[in-house]
Amino acid sequence: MDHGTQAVWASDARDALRRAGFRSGGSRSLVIDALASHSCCRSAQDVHDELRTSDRAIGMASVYRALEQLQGLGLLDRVEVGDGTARFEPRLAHDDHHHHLVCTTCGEVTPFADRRLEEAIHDLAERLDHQVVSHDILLRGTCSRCRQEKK
Amino acid sequence: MDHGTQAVWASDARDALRRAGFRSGGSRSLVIDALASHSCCRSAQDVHDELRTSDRAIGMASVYRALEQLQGLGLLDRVEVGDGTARFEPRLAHDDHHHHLVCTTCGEVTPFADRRLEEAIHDLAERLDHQVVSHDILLRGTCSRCRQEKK
DNA sequence: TTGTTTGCAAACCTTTTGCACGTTA
DNA sequence: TAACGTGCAAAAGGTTTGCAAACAA
Repeated sequence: MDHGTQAVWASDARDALRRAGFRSGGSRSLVIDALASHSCCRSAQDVHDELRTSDRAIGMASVYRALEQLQGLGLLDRVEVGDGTARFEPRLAHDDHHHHLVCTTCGEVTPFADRRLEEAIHDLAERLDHQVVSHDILLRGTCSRCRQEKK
Repeated sequence: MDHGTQAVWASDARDALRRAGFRSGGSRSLVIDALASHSCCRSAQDVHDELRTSDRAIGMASVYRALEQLQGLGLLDRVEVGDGTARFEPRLAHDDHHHHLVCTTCGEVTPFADRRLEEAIHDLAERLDHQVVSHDILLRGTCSRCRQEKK
């Protein structure tokens, strides 16, 4: 998940919005940039904070509205780790798809990828009556740093 | 996940609470019964509603406090499907472990189990620096009923 | 008696919405 | 200019907390 990939996502996102009939608003564009500048999920508050210190601050409502629209177009994945706040990240191509490890001690969220897990889910989805379109996997436990500190 | 299994969970939960030094309060006990009487996850509101119509109604705060305590003792799993409300279900033995399918149309939550998926997660966890203690898997899509109706 | 549990109401926090104003096509 | 985008403030959930009364040990 390099910078190039994220930059492509940002430009794809803008194209998709245009095609969907959205006008090019400055706030929404800043939200896209903020999301594209990170490799893992960010909360609405994270995005807002990041932009608050930039040239142009935007309203919290605009952040939420942009996130909602991007999600509606399938450009964002919503990630919930159980702390009561939703996080969002660019939905990238299959190869860059990842899931999350959450440290139950410090709360840190770390991405991981595993091909075998993806295959198991893919095969399982074929056998279900549901028409599965996406999946989330969350592993909970103690991260290596917190494990060290406990010792 | 039969009634017997759930009954065992309820009694185990009461034992664990006693061992942890909690007194046997009537409200908490009712929350345990309410959770044990269902095979899949329930929200705090669900539990509260269920008890409201019973002999003894309890406060919402008591429901949340009981859920928090049971969670802290590892007796409950918290399930979040992305609709803004947390759900809870008994944490059962490995054999009865399941995950959730969420219908993106009607919101219905359905449990499923898959051994291969569990094996993939187990093996993956061994290779990570994190000490993984639990995992959630959520599949999203259209349930069979909603698929029929769309046609 | 002493500390725990409970219910109510108020507080909190995240997210959504109403509305007036600015901006885009 | 007509519709869309934005910011602010208020509203709307779900969840947590303060407190005084009821209760268990």
